[in-house]
Amino acid sequence: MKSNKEGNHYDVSRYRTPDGYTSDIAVFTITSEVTKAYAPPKMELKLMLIKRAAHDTEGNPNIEASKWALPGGFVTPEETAFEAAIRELEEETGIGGIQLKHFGVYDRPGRDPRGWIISNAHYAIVPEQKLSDRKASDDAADVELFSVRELDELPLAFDHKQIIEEAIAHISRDLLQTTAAEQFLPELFTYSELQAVLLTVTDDKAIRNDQAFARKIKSLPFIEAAKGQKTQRTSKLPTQLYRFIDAEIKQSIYTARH
Amino acid sequence: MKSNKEGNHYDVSRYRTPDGYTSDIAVFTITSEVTKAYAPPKMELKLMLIKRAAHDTEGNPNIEASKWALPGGFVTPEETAFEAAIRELEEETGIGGIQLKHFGVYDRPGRDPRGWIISNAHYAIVPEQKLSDRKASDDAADVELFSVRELDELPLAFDHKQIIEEAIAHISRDLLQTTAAEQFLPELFTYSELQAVLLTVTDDKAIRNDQAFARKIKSLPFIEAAKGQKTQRTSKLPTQLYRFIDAEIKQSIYTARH
DNA sequence: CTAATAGTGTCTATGAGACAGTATATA
DNA sequence: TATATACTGTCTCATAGACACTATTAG
Repeated sequence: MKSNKEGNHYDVSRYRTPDGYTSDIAVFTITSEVTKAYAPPKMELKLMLIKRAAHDTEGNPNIEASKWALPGGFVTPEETAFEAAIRELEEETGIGGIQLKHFGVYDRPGRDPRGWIISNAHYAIVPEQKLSDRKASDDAADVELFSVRELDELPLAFDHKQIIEEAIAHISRDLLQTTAAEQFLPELFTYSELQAVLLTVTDDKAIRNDQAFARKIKSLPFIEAAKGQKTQRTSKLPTQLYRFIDAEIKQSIYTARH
Repeated sequence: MKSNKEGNHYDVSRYRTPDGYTSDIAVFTITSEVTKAYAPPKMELKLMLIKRAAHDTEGNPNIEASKWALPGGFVTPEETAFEAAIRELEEETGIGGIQLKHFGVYDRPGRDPRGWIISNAHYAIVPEQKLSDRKASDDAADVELFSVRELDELPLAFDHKQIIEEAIAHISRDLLQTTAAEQFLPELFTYSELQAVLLTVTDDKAIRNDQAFARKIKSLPFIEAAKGQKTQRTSKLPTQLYRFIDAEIKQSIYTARH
């Protein structure tokens, strides 16, 4: 897609071209299990996977049959891979209005036995409710949520094991270093709900400690208390609600505490 | 690259495929201008660009002729886009052994008038010496280093303006949030040399302040003083040298100071 | 000597971290 | 009343940030 120093004109037809261009989406949700009344929820980070059919519609054995895979599909020339990911997420799960983030390209030769197929990987953060709605409206035998801790033993198609590992690394980092946790929470949330989200990807002492975290949340520049707004959904004691606000976060490892 | 819930078998040939798959590389260097003896260098972040020839080898007018472009080229089916970037960087500039980082995919329809061409963008951090060696050994009329501040007025080919903007954003972030600055420095460096590198992408008060930064560097967990090793290259007073060491950096916006 | 860079001494304010204690509502 | 969660009081210690000061060497 360029000239080089010698000024050659590249004729596109002279080059071998890929056999396919796809988007895959790692759809994450945090399940919020209410263990009892007036208590913070137990939260767990889960990933949605689809089970590949044993046979295709003509009855022939399917490739990578019966393995679990990320949802996704082919990109058309009229759209970007990112747009295709949004479209496919909606087609396959009925979920719209979701934040997606591109995090990688997978193009290792041989990664797909059907040819030279390049995949763009994205992750999405979906509120649990949207996923369970969809699952209920479906036969859904082949769509399942897996805890990120139980993915190791699962048979995964293609190179999706690697893609998933890197998706988890990216979402963990984003949850801690950006305000992505916002996507998993209602607009107004308590300190213990935010804490539960963060604890799905870290065991940091300062986040685990209730008192420390309850104090800290008040001084974070990107979170503000919702004045006079309280809830009893996490405790008998009416609890302060907070919301995310827009605030530039600029940190550097050279100025932070260590 | 998947089955969907209905179990369709995708026949690759049923889909339109891209017309090309390329890698582009934003080659950054920090020029270190020694203004006078016994003083820290003036440093500036620069980007290497190549001027597209007016005509191709057969004498036909070249596409996007005479504009400036990132080095790069087509990916072959035997390699990943990342490997292609390394190969092309070496072919076009003779530079090897360089750290590359993939930072984006550019696949907007119409971005390249020659067809549906997908580009993977990478950035590289190259010590100034390696670049100037190469430039001297070449006629090099069409290879130039531009300060990132003067790129706005430059005529750039394709969507390289956007790619370059995003490359600068990525490298700025990486310099401040990872130990990428290591790539721009000799193995042993003074606090003022590290400071000069960081100041090419930030104006943070705590980094700009000499005393503050000289104190801070001693407590950074990923930098250690090289015992007894001093230099006079930045001042008449022999100055302590430091080196980067491997240390895990785990920060979160919820635990840092603000 | 001067000039320039590289530090150190010291004070203040802030906040992290730990621990104990208090507050409020439900059952 | 007991219990669980949400908070506050208070202490100690580390360090960021500011300012003044000292140290070393070439020329």
